[in-house]
Amino acid sequence: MAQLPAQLHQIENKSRRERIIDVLREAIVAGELKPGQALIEMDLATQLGVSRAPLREALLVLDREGLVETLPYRGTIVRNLSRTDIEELYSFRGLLEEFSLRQLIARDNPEDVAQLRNHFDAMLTAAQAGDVRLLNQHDRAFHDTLIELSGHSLLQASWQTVSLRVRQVMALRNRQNRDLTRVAYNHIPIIDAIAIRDLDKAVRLLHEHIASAGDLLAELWEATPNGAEQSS
Amino acid sequence: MAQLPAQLHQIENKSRRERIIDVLREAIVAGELKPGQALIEMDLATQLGVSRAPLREALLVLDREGLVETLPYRGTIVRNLSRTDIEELYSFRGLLEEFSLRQLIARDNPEDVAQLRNHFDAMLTAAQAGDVRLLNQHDRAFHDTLIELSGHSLLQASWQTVSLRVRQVMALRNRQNRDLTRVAYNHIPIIDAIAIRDLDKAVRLLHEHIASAGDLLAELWEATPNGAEQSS
DNA sequence: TGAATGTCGATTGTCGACAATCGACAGACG
DNA sequence: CGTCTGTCGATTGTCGACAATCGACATTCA
Repeated sequence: MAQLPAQLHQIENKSRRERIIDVLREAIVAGELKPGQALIEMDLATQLGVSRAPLREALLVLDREGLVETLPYRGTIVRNLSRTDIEELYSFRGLLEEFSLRQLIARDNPEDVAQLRNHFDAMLTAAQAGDVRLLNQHDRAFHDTLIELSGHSLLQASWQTVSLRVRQVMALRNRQNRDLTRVAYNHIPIIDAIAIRDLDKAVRLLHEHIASAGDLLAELWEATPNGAEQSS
Repeated sequence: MAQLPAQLHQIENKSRRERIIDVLREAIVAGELKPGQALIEMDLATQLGVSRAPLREALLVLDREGLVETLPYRGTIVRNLSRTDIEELYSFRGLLEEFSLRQLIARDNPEDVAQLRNHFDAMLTAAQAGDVRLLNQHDRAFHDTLIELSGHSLLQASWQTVSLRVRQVMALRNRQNRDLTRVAYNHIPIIDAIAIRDLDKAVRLLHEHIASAGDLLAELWEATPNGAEQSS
């Protein structure tokens, strides 16, 4: 097989269903489609330029991921988020990250720590530049990496769903505008604890990190009705 | 609204899709459909007397649950189980049960312990009667209850999937024929530890309980090729 | 008047037919 | 003879049309 002179990109090869999933999921977790919003199959199909078959399959997947809710013969809506949902989301998230953390420390691979530190550096740079979007992106990357480094595929699959819903919560309650560099620096002690293999400390710090965000969001949720337009 | 004289049962009201899911899922976790087995949409549709639309949606759900594997334009097969899969399955299972256990002990509700003990009694009766099937059923009920008592819906959803796949592994490696009453009695120390709220002990016992089963299965898996017919 | 029942529009659930894509094999070309 | 290319059957992916079911409203009858 002769090598081609220039490296070409792989062309987009996903099925229609997968692309629909991506589009809708992104719209939901970005908060563009708000909780309670009705998702009418024919309307969506027309708007996206596809038929109902792949669209229905996409909605089914999102339903199983917990992003939408379907009542038989009634319709599909973007799932409403209760305070309990958020609390469960964050407690479960903590569980998954702690598990990964334990595996990581047990493996004791310096490469792991380096990778986490890279994401921290990127966060810090973004924070100093005042780029919230980029900061959040690297924040996600940090936690995603933590999970990926476990090498546990079942854990990763579970994380995927949880992580998306966390993104959604943050998007709907955006801009609590804390000091950006402080957010970034929050991650240092965790990395350090991993580096010196202090399991208990790392676990404790991680849970504090997660819980503080979760509690804050849950309280905010209570304060204002919810993220939906409440179009009743 | 006048009360009817006799209590009538709710009639089966599931969509075709849901019933297909139930049938296929049960066949897979019971080991009737073996790993590697090809699932051809038209054949299944004909056999079940439905069209491909709801069947495809059912396969999609099973795919996301990790029970089958679909390659675009190639087909769907019952997912193969590697040794790694089994190890992940059991470690993840341990994680979920430990989490539930912690919540349970934190709540400290005597009713919880009573419920677990009921399942244990049923297990013991089944064991003494030599009814393996019934024993396994109540064993599952015990662990299902443990999860349910947490009242954590996200945990329950996650458990659902894991639990099914564990059932599948056991079905494919059935009859290791250990002493039945001993299996049942295994659960007593755990219940006792919960009753006296000894968290560490309960967690340790639970993990031993789960890990011993998981390791045993993983080893057996290695010994014999795998559960599939290897029809190559 | 008001509770039970019939009707209607909207939306989802299901179906059969057609299009797209795959791996395997046959054939052309050097 | 080996490699690449074109064709073929099988299977999945997508489509438009029809059937089933829902809540809301209108209607009936005491």
